[in-house]
Amino acid sequence: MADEQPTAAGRRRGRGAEATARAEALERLKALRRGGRRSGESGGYDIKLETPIYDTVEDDEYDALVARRKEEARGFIVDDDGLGYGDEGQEEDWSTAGLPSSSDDESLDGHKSFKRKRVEKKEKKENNQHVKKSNPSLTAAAAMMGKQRLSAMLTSTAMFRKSKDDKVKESESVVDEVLAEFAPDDADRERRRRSHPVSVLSNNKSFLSVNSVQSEHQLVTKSLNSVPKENCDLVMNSVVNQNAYAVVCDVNEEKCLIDELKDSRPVSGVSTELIKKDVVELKEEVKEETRKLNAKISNEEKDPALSASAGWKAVISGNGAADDMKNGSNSEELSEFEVVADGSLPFYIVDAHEQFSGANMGTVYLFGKVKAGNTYHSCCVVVKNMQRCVYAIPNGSLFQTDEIMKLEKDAEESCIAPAVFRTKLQDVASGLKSEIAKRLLSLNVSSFSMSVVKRRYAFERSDIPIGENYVLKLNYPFKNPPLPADLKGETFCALLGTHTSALEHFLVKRKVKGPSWLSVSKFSTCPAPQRVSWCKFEITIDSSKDIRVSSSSKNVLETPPVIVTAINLKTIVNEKQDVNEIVSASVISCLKAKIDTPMLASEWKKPSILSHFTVVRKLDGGIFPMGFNKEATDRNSKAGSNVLCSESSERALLNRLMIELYKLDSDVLVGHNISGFDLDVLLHRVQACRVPSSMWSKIGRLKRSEMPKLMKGRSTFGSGASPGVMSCIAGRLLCDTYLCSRDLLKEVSYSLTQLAKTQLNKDRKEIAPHDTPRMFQTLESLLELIECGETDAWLSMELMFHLSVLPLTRQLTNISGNLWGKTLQGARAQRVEYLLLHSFHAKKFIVPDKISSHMKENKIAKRRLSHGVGDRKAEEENIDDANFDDAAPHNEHGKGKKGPAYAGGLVLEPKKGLYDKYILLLDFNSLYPSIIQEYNICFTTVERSPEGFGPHLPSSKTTGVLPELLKNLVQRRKMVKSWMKNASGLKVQQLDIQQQALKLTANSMYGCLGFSNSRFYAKPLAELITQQGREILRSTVDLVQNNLNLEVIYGDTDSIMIYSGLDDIAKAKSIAGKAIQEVNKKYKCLEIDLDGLYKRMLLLKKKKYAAVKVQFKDGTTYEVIERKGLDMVRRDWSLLSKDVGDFCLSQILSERSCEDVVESIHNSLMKVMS
DNA sequence: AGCTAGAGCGG
DNA sequence: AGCCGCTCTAGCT
Ligand SMILES: Nc1ccn([C@H]2C[C@H](O)[C@@H](COP(=O)(O)OP(=O)(O)OP(=O)(O)O)O2)c(=O)n1
Ligand SMILES: [Mg+2]
Ligand SMILES: [Mg+2]
Repeated sequence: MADEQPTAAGRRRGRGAEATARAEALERLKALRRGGRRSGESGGYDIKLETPIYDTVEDDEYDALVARRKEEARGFIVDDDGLGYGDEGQEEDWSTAGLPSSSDDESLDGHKSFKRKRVEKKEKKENNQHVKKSNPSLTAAAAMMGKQRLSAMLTSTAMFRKSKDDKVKESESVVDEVLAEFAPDDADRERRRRSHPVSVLSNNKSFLSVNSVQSEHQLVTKSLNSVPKENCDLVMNSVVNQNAYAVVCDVNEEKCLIDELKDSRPVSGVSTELIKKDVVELKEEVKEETRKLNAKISNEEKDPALSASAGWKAVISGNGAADDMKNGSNSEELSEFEVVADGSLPFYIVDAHEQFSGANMGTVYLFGKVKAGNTYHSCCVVVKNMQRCVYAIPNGSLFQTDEIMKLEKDAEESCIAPAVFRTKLQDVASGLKSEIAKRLLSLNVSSFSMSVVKRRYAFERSDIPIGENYVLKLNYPFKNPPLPADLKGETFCALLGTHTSALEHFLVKRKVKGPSWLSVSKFSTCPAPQRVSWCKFEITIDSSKDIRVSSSSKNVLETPPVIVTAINLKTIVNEKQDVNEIVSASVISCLKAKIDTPMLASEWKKPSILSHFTVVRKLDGGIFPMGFNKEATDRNSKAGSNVLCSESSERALLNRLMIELYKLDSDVLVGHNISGFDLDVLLHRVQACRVPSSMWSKIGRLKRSEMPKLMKGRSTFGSGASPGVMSCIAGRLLCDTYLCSRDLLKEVSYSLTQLAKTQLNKDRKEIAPHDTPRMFQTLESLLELIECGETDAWLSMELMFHLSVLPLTRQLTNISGNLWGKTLQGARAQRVEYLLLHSFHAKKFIVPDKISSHMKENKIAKRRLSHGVGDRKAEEENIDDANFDDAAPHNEHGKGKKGPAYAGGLVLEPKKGLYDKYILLLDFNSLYPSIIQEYNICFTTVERSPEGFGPHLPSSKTTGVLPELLKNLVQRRKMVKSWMKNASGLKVQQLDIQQQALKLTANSMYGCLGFSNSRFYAKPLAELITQQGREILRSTVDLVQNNLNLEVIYGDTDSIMIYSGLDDIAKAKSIAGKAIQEVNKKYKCLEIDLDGLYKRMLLLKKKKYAAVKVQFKDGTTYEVIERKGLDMVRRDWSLLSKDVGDFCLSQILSERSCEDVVESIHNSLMKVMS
């Protein structure tokens, strides 16, 4: 259709249709209006039958109307040749119409031709539908939206809808061609949006910075001074590489550095040699370059980017130098951290790691901050000798004898000494103990301890008694292998906690709930050669008991700031091996990032706490453009530190980068899609270039000798780094602003360019990946590339601060008590898991075991076995697993997404139409979390019948663990929401994000009850909650309709929409107030609230509507259009179709007359089309 | 023309 | 690797 503009004839014909169509549109728009509708006309909901109500547009009526206009329809839009296109016989004609010559196309470019046909075929199909269902000359927009057909215009754009795999099916060229004919700008935008959603490249800012007056030489000597003497190899590593770098920077300083080097002990073998070789190469190169530079020294350099540079460059440059802060203040006094009076060390834990294999199995490493002088430094705490904790559940009635019961009672009433009772207990358990001991000895476990303790159990395993019972607690070292999880014996029926990880056990047992101050006692410092970490300090403790959470009462330690480093890599593609190679790496650091509270831009954009650095290398077989080395030396001397390094090989670049990262000692690495791209590339290149482990492991804080399997995890699953990659950066947190933005924002695209524009109001210049090699041709373009990398790093960091990612995730982590790094990865299930683990542990419950991979294999094996022997049992289990799919979702083939396992929320059939009187939206606050509290739903209170029949409400009066937790969360959220009312600007956005995060956490607690892989899986509880939810909605609708005589037009899960029929906002409000009061009377915790007051509303379908919301802020009222579920809010529709849809909506929802609306929409669409 | 599985929303 | 409900489209037979 796009090939020709409508001819004069076409237009004439079109106008004829236009007039009639417009009249009809008006008619239909009027019909949609609800203003004249008699209240109560359609009666109330018959909830039980859920009769659909179509009181406006009936489908057949609609089609009849359209059919009458079919004749007129023909002429409009594209059909200049006078071809009809509802007719099969003419299909071929149409599909090739407009092509210059179909046969030519075939012969020239068969592929393209095919694609082209596809596009047009689709177009035709859409147009057919259009003709059939909608009016070709632009039916009233309301009706069009109702039908999800936005007119021919929109229909045409519909073909640009993305396909499932996020790729565009049609060939780019054809699509672009077609698009370009509509609106060049939009076409361009759309293409960009599609092509590389996350591709990271570009900027238009330049770099120029003056930092400290410290020379490289000074830096090296300082680092020598500051590092304890014993730490020889560490020093060596640093020195050798710094040397390599220093040579590049300043040939004259070479001698000093080599002298320094001589005094140090040489590092072993290959790596040193290789590095030295690099040094020599570099030296030669530098000399050569220097000669060249001297020759043409007079060339006045004008920084072309200076004028173009916005914002950040100015921030970073300046006199206050970051290095002053870091190194200058205390090269001497920093040698010791500060210990409090009792000899314990205050330690702020940030991250932790556990080694699963090798000799250190079961050792836990804590990473965090200690105070030394005026600043904080990194510290690693090595926790040795972690002890397993396994509970053996005794068989039957071992402790259930009358004698025990009596003694227990006596002890409680102080008739006998408690010791007597305890002795008796241990005696009774002797049989059990010896059996366990025997098992342990067979595993070569030599040291262990056992004791009888009272614990509770409330979870799903039917072989373990519910309630409080005596069990045998067993401790033995993690160094020893675990007992089999399914082990049973004569005296015990089950073991729990056999495969609990050391780290989990540590966090739960020591009650460490997220980043917080700990107190470490009885620690020993360890000699440098034996250090396992790259931290400034490292201490070792022999027992986890030497760590406790600092009591909050006595000390008011401030939360330490962290060092955040943004990284951006620029890569080229090695065609031969089809891999990415790194050509440049940019790094920007903020040395004092607050994590306890959001930071304003003015707080962190200070030169005194920022530093930056870029290292770039030559392309293979190429050289740097003329003048580049001079530019680098100039910049470095101007900055007084190294801000631009050139290296001759990728390996040298990687070495350089690692050294820099080590020197920065970052707590957090940040980057846009860093977990999906930069980090992965970095580690693969490290491997390919054979960078020594003493180097690459500095990417993390744990020294490592072997690279883990990088591709082991599921990188294809979605996003995020694989477990192997994550273990490499142990000790540092990873903040991927791409993933964060996706979680925290609703955007059409999450590319750095788009986010920079919408969130930071900045323009980012992109450099296409395939253009990167070309950037090395001239000095200007190379500097541009460097600038691009640095700006990208900067934008990513800015985004992180803008979204307050660190304070937010830290708070969520403190609530749940998991690892911070996991929260940053968005692991909601794990957060819920840890929240429950901590709570249940505190209440002396034995928690369910995690289903490990080992266990899974076991289960599969068992299933096979039972299938072979007698499949009765296995089948029963399967049926029990999924008994919800009655018929429709035929999904039993094991893999893929499962159908729903139980019923969820109730959705009422909407009374469709366009409303122009006030509509009230009432919504329960935190419905499911409130239900859990209202009915005291908990693992401990709900009795689960063995045969999954619908569970009933608990009668227990003691508040369960789950309701208590949710009460906490809901309260917190309520507080945050209340703060929102008095905040403004950025603060509102941040508080809203926080509020939403708390809501999601609470709702995820419910979600995890129904999550079959959850450790706390309890489908009956989840089912009970949704069942109550449905009942509550039903009874609320009933009350509002029958008792209050209001008309409910829609409802979803926990909300109802009420048509007030009023024009007076005050009256509408008072009605709402009354209804709210009436509903809330019925419940203790449950609380319904006014969630929205709408002036006009277009209600189209379930979960699809748009409305004018009246909002109040700072004493003034204003209106916004709210759109839910409509196509235009979806990411998979083109911008053009969104814009047009938006305009139509704004017209329909405006106060204008029907005639005006139709006219206006019509005109605008005509304009868009031409 | 029917059907099914996803994607992507809303809750 | 939170849950379910509801369009709506692509892709298949
Ligand atoms: N991501 C979500 C959103 C909602 N729900 C469920 C639980 C909610 O309680 C219920 C209602 O959804 P709402 O959007 O109304 O959320 P809440 O009622 O929990 O909070 P609010 O106070 O914002 O209404 O739907 C859910 O399980 N997961
Ligand atoms: Mg709600
Ligand atoms: Mg709701």
